[in-house]
Amino acid sequence: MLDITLFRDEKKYLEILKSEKNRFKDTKNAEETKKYDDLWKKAKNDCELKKAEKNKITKETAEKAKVKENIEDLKIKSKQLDAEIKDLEKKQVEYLELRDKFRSEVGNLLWHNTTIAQGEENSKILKTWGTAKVQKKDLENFKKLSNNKMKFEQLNYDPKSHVDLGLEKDLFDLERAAKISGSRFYFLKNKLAILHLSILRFAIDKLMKKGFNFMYTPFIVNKDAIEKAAELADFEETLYKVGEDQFLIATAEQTLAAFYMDEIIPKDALPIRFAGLSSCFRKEAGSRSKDTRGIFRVHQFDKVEQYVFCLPEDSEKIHAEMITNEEEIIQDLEIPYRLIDICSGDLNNTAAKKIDLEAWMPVQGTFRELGSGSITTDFQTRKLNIKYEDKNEKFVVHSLNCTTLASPRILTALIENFQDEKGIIHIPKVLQSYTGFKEI
RNA sequence: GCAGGGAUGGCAGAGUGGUCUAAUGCGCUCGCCUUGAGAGCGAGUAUCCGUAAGGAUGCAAGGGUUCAAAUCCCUUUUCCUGCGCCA
Repeated sequence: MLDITLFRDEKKYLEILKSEKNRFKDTKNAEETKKYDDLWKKAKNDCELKKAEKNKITKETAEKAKVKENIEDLKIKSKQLDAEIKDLEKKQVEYLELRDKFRSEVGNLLWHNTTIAQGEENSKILKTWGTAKVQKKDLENFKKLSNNKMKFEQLNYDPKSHVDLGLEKDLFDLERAAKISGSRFYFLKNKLAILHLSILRFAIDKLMKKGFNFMYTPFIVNKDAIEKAAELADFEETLYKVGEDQFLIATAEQTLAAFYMDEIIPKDALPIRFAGLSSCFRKEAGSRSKDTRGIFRVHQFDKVEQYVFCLPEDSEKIHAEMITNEEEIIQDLEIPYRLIDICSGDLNNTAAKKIDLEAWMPVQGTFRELGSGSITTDFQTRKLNIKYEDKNEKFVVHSLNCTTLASPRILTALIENFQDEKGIIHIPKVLQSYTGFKEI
């Protein structure tokens, strides 16, 4: 949520409108925010005048009561004021709610170097890494998707989809998962399940070496926290509700973001780096027909997430650092990928800037998202009321989030990239000490 | 799950209907003093609206009683202690 004072400053208000236009959104939310803020201030002022009057009468009453004078007239006057105050208060609350409803739908101010464009195909390819294994039929598409700059080798055999190979090798059971849980659930079996655990542990070790604090977070959050840590759209499309006022987390970002809710962090404690591991639960309501087969898009998965609280001036630097961490780990796993600078029209409201890491998938013949890292400035932390103190003044902390890796999604990338002609899946070297085997 | 006791500013902690405009201490900020540091002294240090003057709010959250609530009542959340249950 944006700072309300930005809407009150004419110059900054114009920046908000511009940012919204650059996101290809209607500026209505910003305009209504300003309108209701003005109305709220007016109602608040009126209400406070009445309250001041009432407070005066209360004091007068106290003095008269002390010397046993008659206070009946004052009581009546006081009651009258109460009714007026109640009325104005109702109005005030109403305007404030409307103001913040609209305000919460205004997107974060775009970062200075976010690409202004609309549509996935207009997001900039920042970088490619690795040597992609490409089927002949996908060559043309591959070149386009990698800016013609990425190394590749043409496959001289037909790789099997992760679903076919996985079923063939008894690495997961999807039918029985569907029977007892529903579609998009899975049992991971045998060596693939070990690989799943190994990858997570590998990523955690790597981040801990870089000074991250490892956090194994709760999977359920209360309404208060999730409302501040998630976006409005998530409640419809992503979040599972459990019980009256509790939700399953869709990412550890949500628990980590809310960790310091309503707290003041000492300035010299920043930056605070968290590596969070949690299961993630997503309804995937907005993607009914996408990736229905296999374990690529599922309702439940495990993820290692980087989450950092920092000073405003450090956001850009730390964002780069987090993306590098993610890259290093994917490089260690030897998965070829590209980095995408997500364009303004495709950004979620919280992100001022977002960089996606997409792996090359030899069977699907395209790049698929493995994770993303966002600069969110003070957008999340303002709602969560997380501040730091500097010279007796309090300021909102900035925060950033970045995937490190998510499994089983990353398993599909490994299966597609590391199967040989005979259908043997080779385990990346760095993982072998974790798995205890070299191939599946 | 049961019983009992708590929740007050950055922290500790006083305050059991009007004099709470929330004491006091610590911490922090600024100033004075000092060669410097410290000590000492003085001022400041919850939130919102307002250029300001000022006003309003605030004692876990929400509701209620009252002319008047940190203080009394109800509901909820949460922490502690003991008992019970449980991997």
